[in-house]
Amino acid sequence: MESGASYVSSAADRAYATIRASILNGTFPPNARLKETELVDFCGVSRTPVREALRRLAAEDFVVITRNQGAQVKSWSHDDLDDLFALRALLEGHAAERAARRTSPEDLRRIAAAIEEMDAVLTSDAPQDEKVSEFLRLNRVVHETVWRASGSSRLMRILGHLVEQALMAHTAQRFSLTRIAESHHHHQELLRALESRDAAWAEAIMRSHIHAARRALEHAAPNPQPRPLRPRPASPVE
Amino acid sequence: MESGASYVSSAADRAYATIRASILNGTFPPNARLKETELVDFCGVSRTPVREALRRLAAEDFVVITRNQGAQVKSWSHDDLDDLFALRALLEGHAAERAARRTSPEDLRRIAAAIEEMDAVLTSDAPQDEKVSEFLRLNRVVHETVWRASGSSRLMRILGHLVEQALMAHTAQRFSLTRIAESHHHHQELLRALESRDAAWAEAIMRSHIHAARRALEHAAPNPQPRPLRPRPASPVE
DNA sequence: GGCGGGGTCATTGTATACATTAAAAGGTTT
DNA sequence: AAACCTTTTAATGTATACAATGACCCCGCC
Repeated sequence: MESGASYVSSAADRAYATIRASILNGTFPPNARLKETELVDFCGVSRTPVREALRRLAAEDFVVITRNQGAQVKSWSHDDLDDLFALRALLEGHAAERAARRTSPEDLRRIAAAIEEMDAVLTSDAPQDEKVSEFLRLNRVVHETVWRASGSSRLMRILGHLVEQALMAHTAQRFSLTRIAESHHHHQELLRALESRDAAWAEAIMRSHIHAARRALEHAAPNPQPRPLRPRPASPVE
Repeated sequence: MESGASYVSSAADRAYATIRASILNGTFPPNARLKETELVDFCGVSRTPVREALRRLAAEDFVVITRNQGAQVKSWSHDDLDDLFALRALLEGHAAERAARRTSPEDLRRIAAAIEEMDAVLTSDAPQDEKVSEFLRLNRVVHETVWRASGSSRLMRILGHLVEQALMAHTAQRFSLTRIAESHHHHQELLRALESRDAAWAEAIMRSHIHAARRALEHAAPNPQPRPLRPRPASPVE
């Protein structure tokens, strides 16, 4: 027999993916306590890989671990978001600036293709949710291509982390179509800047792109109040 | 009794600190294989905390973990170093630029005090090793104060990581006194820039400071050749 | 009635035993 | 003799049992 139950990925990876996805889709809201024993059932693996997954998530700022008290889903304040997007603007701008000097024709083609696909998606008559998620996927392609073109693997990694955090801060990703249209225009302008090898232009438009994204979150992000670490001691006796 | 064997820190923390220090002081050279069972004896704790320590070190780029093959001390190529210091220059410059607008009188005093201490250390007749390590400590104080003054906790964390990596890349920290003197002058100039709230000046001098540090490593960093993952199968049977 | 002390519990931290992987060794075949 | 398959074995990945911490709760005391 060819494979059957040959494993697809380690238990730790599965636990990591499961928990991470549940945080992103809101199953585990900000400040939710993540108990290891509960996650054991939830993920279907033993505590060892669950713990490993939690440590990874902590390293990536998805959860906060306090010694002897376990993990909580990280919550984001307004200041955190400002901080996050300010750094993103700086670094994505820098990446675009570097990319403008060295983007390969192949990468330019890839970006152009992604933008054309976005056009197709936006003018299609698919349900809005589908349009949004497809747009987000293509958006990621564009950005990652720019990061790679910047030629700095470390910059790429850091930007990956920052974007993950930004994604988490969304929690419920409600995107307006006008917001997406704005974003789309930025991408088109970015492509022109890269094609003309105009580093300053590329950097500037990318920074605008990120700042606009921050501003769009403004309305959507209520400042969650910090909750106590142990919310309730199980249900009271009767 | 007051404390006796009350624990100072968890086993995982101790393992982390032990391994990390051994990497920094050269006991575990680049590309060295770190076997969990050996580290159990070396650190005096069981495999569980050793594994946790290794994962942490991997997240901080001190080691590289390959699935089912364990951990290796990370080795740094010239390109890695260029990448690292380019990012450091950008981010430390940015931090200095932001700090210039908001450094508190207290922080300015702290930086000034550290610089005066450096003066004292450099003109003392202590052994050179001692002078160097004391200078490095004060150097860290100056930089961390600037980071904190930048007002971005995330920036502070990332810079912390980058500096750790730079430290590791040194391996054997051989610093010439002329290099230190140059560094000292940069610090003095940085202080003046901050005191006069000149953001552009602060950013520029900080960038110079970092680039100079990269250049100083130029001579000291031989490009280590990657070694196979399993070096030797224990000693051959006679 | 509020406040402090001690016991109990849930939960995390650590150790260890077992399962699984993949590299190395050794023998067989062409 | 070289290449392939099988066996061995050393290492990591996972599960589970045990230890230790810290929070909650109840009771006694002020």
